[in-house]
Amino acid sequence: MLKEVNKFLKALADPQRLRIVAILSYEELCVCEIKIAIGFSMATISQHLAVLREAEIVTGRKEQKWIYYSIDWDSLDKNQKDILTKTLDLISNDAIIIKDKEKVEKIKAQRACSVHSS
Amino acid sequence: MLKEVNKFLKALADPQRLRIVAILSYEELCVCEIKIAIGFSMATISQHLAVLREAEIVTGRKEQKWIYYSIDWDSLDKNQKDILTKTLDLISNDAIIIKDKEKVEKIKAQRACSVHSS
DNA sequence: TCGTAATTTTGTTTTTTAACTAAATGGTGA
DNA sequence: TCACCATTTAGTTAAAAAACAAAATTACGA
Repeated sequence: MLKEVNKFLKALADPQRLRIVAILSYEELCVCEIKIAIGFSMATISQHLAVLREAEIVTGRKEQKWIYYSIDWDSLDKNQKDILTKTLDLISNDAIIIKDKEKVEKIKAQRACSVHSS
Repeated sequence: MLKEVNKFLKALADPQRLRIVAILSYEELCVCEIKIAIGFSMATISQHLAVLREAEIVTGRKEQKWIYYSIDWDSLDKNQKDILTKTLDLISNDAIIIKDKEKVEKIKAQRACSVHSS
């Protein structure tokens, strides 16, 4: 229990993972889209996602070649949901987070055209 | 901002510091009392307290030879308070945390007698 | 079935963190 | 002032975490 809570907090206590969680709370994204939004190599992002998956904070949905990640609200209990919501609220005004979300907006717009449609 | 939130979460994302925060939420304690409650050397506890102080989660009040530490609720904003409260709630049923608090009870009882009275 | 693209895993390096012992600091009371 | 006790700081070691490149895996589509 102490161990699980610690794992949950540790998963959130990293700037890159906070950024990933913030954009996923905004829109479900695949690894290569997260890469576009926040930088870093896909391998690094994949590892961060593994940490978040282990902590049951995010979940992946397979669609064609891609795995779309999103926040796994259902797996979180009330307290965890609240902690996550308030954490997202705390960082929502940060310049980096705002920029990340703008990039996600662009990705969404491009999706409508061609990028991920065969 | 992202940096501060990360520092706050990182300070909480450690099992020993969670134990310290839990007992301090229960009773203000000096370093040597925390040592009795959770073990580890005083130097280690002092370092954990420094991390928690940096994150403005705990504060110290000097009294005679001792510095009594407690949760610095006033320095936390609403979201941080909520996150801390819910984190404490999440771990409150853990066997280790319950045991720690029992030890704190004993320390309080002894205080009434002699230990810290000259 | 084969090649390609998305993702994960492996192996490696660098950095950070947690713990300890020992030494330094700082305040109390004799 | 001096010795003592609580606490912090320094110095060290071991373990964990974050990043990358390269290799392995997986799943479509031709």
